[in-house]
Amino acid sequence: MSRTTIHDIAKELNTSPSTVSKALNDHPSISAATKELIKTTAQNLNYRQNRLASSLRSGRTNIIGILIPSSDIGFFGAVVHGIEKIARSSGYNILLFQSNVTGEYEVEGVETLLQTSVDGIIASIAKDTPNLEHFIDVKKRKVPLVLFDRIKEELNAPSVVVDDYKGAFMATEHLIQQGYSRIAHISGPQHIKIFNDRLRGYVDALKMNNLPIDEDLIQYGRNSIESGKFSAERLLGRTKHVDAIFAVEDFTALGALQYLKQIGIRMPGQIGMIGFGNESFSPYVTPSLSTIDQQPARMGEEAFTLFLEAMAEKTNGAASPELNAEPKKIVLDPVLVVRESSVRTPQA
Amino acid sequence: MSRTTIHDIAKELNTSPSTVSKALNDHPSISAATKELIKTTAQNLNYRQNRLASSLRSGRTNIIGILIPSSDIGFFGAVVHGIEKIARSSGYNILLFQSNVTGEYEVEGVETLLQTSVDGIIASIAKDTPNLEHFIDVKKRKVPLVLFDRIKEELNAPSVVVDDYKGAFMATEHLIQQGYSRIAHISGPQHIKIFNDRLRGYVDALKMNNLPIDEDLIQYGRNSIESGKFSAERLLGRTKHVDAIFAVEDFTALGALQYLKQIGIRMPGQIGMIGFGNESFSPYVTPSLSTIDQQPARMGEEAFTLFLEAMAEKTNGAASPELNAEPKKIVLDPVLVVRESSVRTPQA
DNA sequence: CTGAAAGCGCTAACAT
DNA sequence: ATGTTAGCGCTTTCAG
Repeated sequence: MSRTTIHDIAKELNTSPSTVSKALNDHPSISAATKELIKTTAQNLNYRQNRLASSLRSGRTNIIGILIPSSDIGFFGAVVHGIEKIARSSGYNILLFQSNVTGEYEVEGVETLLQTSVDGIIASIAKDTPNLEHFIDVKKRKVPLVLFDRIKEELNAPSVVVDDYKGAFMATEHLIQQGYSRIAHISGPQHIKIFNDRLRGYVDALKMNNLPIDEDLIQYGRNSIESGKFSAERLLGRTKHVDAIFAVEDFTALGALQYLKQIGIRMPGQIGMIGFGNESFSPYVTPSLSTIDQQPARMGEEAFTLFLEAMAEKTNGAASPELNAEPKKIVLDPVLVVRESSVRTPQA
Repeated sequence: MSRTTIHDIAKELNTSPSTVSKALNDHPSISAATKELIKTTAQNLNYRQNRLASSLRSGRTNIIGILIPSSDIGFFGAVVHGIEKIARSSGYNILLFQSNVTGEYEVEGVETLLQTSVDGIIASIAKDTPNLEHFIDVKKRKVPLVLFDRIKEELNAPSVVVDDYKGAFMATEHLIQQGYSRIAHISGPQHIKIFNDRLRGYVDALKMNNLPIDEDLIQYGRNSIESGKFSAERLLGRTKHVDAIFAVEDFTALGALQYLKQIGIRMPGQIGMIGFGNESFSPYVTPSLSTIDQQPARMGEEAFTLFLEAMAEKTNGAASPELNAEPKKIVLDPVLVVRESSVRTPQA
């Protein structure tokens, strides 16, 4: 009553387990007739491969480990979706570990994935990762490692990120094209790279379009709804009039939007608004929020593709010629999502 | 340069692999001193257990398979979050498979999970599952199966669901307590059980509070934003006035809300509104939407707990006395989330 | 309390 | 084209 094995099939057909194994794996040295026979017999006996045994012997599990802060965050759910979808079509499965559920579990996560002999790891590094020993260990063990979103250059691993600078540039330029000219920016803490990148994108878009940079139009918030409200209030409190706001994140934009509505300002008529991140609520607020999409599913797919490449390299020339080449870094183009909050001119 | 094994440790200490294995697993027949010695040596040699080998031998992987439509849907992301979090604390990991990415992959998913020898499967059944052969196969193989959200009674598997009837009852009663009395309901297709349950909850709450049931106040929509708009329009088009709406889903509520705003109706002043599902956008629309929360994370935790119980039963009395007992079904209490859209009276 | 021996189910050299 | 053999690293009776 226990699982049928290749031995059972071999016995049934008076052949050997190894022949059965080869036939089932489409090994070239087995005749078509035999393959056919073995495969149908396997089917009849309800055979199902034991992947554990196969993996133990072959050294490959066809499982990749995913390490993300939490699957409860929309962005990561979408990335996982992207990874799993494409991974499956290449015969890989996903072992999921959340690094930031209660406290910090990243080290434990890497340990677990390594114990399970995953063929590779795709990770977004937790905010407060103290040191990177555990990831260095992954590289030492020659397990392909790919990073996305929150990456660490020091790890020298292939990675996928979105171009924050470009996204901010696009957002700002979109506002300019809509005819806004006194465009404010609500930024975030500058020690965080993405916020600084977005600020630079904003500044450069203004410059490029011959608009002045006015420090009074730049607020440094803490990217939250509350901070958005507060920053908008401060912006409007100044004498100089503001006719559009580019917020560093959708939550910040939402806070600003709520404040403006509260004090009776029409959007996009009096003030235009655009956010960043394309959060799940953004289409549904009033007015619906224009924003920059970060392509999470695409990010997952690209990350998996990088893993496959790393895998191929490992299999082929281990002693590759360009050993110290820079790791591949894929920078995704963000996508402008135009909704009500920023469209001043009638759509053509 | 390859991984250290228990043989390496045994050699180092002039003892046997079996002793090392037992020591590492805290087997009672090993002296404390030996355990200590072996464990520190393992640490020094950077030993990491090979879970494949362990699993192959012991028959347990400590991995459970999760089968969900898509991790890109907020609800399922949250459930997975709940499962992974608690599973990990019991030493289990999660192998994730999405059944509804492009087309129908449920059968393939079950197959894959079974090949990997997962210790159990937690699944939310896909909408268009044609037959249940693959799940019956799971039960035949004595692999514990737990269902959540979308379940099938025929499968006779332990399950977790939320009490839709009660949630609808709570939502309706909340509106009544707020002083609304002409309460409409926008429902969904009645052949889907949850929508029918919610309709019943609505009806019973009215009855219980001695309010008349008026068929004119019940709309049967197709639960989408568009349908919500359309249904609201039809409701208001009738002569009898409506002073509150309970919508079968947050998306439906959103559509209705957008329509009411458009024609200049104040909420919650003129009309109160409540939805169902607590979608991620609900706190951020204007007015913020009152709703019923389905406790997805909790659902995940309960599902895992059921798996553990099934596991225990399997280990202990296989020939249990009450073999044909009904499978355990956990019905979670929904949670009323009160926001702006339904609060007529000033909060105490 | 410790060790010897067998084997989980599969794959991959190496023969034939 | 097929079969033989060995062994992946671990756990687990069973002897001592």
